[in-house]
Amino acid sequence: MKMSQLFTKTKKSAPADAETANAKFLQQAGFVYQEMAGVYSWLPLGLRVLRKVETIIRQEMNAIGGQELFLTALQSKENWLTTQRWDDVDVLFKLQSQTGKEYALGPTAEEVITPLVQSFTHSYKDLPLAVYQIQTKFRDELRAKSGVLRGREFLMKDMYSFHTDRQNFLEFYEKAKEAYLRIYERCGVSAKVTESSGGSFSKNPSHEFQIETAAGEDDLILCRNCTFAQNTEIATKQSGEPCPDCGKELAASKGIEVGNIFDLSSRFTDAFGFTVTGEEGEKKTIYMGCYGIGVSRLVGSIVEASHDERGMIWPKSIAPAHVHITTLNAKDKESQDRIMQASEEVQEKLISNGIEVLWDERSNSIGEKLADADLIGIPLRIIVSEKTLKEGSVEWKARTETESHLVKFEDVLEQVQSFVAE
RNA sequence: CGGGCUAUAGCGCAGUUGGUAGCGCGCAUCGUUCGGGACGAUGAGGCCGUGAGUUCGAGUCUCACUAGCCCGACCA
Repeated sequence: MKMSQLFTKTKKSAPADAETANAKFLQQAGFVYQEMAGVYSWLPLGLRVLRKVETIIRQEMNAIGGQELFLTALQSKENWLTTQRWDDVDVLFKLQSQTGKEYALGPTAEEVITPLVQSFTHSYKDLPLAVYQIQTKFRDELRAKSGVLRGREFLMKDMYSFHTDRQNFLEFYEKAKEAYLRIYERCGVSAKVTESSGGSFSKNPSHEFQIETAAGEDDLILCRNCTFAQNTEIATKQSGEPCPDCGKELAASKGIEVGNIFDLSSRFTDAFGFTVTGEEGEKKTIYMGCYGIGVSRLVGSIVEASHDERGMIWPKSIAPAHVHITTLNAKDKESQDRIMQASEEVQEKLISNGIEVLWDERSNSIGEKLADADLIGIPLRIIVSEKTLKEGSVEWKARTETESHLVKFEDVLEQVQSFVAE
């Protein structure tokens, strides 16, 4: 990908009203474009990140047996009346056709998936079943805020599981919890599991996945030494107390919820009269679990968790590219041609070996190009210039490092491959 | 939804006691530069958020509305 061909441009300054890091940098670097409060378009660089996160999520959902599908965002009012949520869910966007017929714009998909699965599932032998989708969701939030962290339209992965017995549900629930932790780890962030405030006083399990960040909305008591964390809404521990798991001192902090899993029991299957025939010919109640990840929110949270004053610092697994090649300008046309040619050779060698490259071959001034590389935050920056060419080398600097060093042309591919694989 | 702040060129902003629109960046053309957003010259670009009102005259004063951001409440 050549920088000169990228239709988006970085901006010298972030939007004046952006306060959180994700709002600032995602817009300044041209990863997203704000259409309205809480509504963002995803642009080429941002979309690459979003797609990589989606891929990781797909892999982990498939690994626990999830089947991917894609549901409608436009939902029938009738189904929402059936579950008695039409008037109760205040974030529900309602819209009207030209004939006055009313619809819901999906904030979640129980009303769609339950009757859908019902139409295919008649025997206990058809269960358990887990289906998921990655789809745009709509919520009429009274206050959208913090860039892509809380939007009115956002991308979400939602999975629903169906079981004829509780034990089987609980086992799947645990598998989903582990899959979630793998997803966050693979995305380069560490998430902590907390019990949800809603689930704590009932028997139904319910958990949230929190990334620690000042931009978060939830108050947490957590241990920075181990995985222990509690939402202060239901916390039994306080900051300063020893961690019940490891004994280290607990701290008060903020977190952003990047996922939740919960037990729906038979709340929705009952509403739709969804049962299956059991071994004895009896009607069996169906238990549901629901498992959500805000995909666009997760991307924003990763920016919150990983940036410095110059820009974003993408984890390798989800960066818009593996390598950012910056070709500097030379004194004369002849050396410029040589540098461009050398850069192109490096680029082609990397690309043909499956390495993703963003090549800044623009004639812009050095300072601008280096600032852009920092802002965009690709994990590895390679500079090709007259100086490095003289040494038969490129300059190598990881986004997380302050010092650079030279790497010989013939060693670049191998070193990039091991850098990416790390 | 309550409270606060804001709205002037693509972006960031200035605009005095009310007198008819400016700066920086970016953009276009040319030239000089080239290891941290370099410089010079020329040029294009405005319904001053929208609508009413006060006034001889409104970017400026008044009111209403709309939009964005922040705090709070809310977040099935």
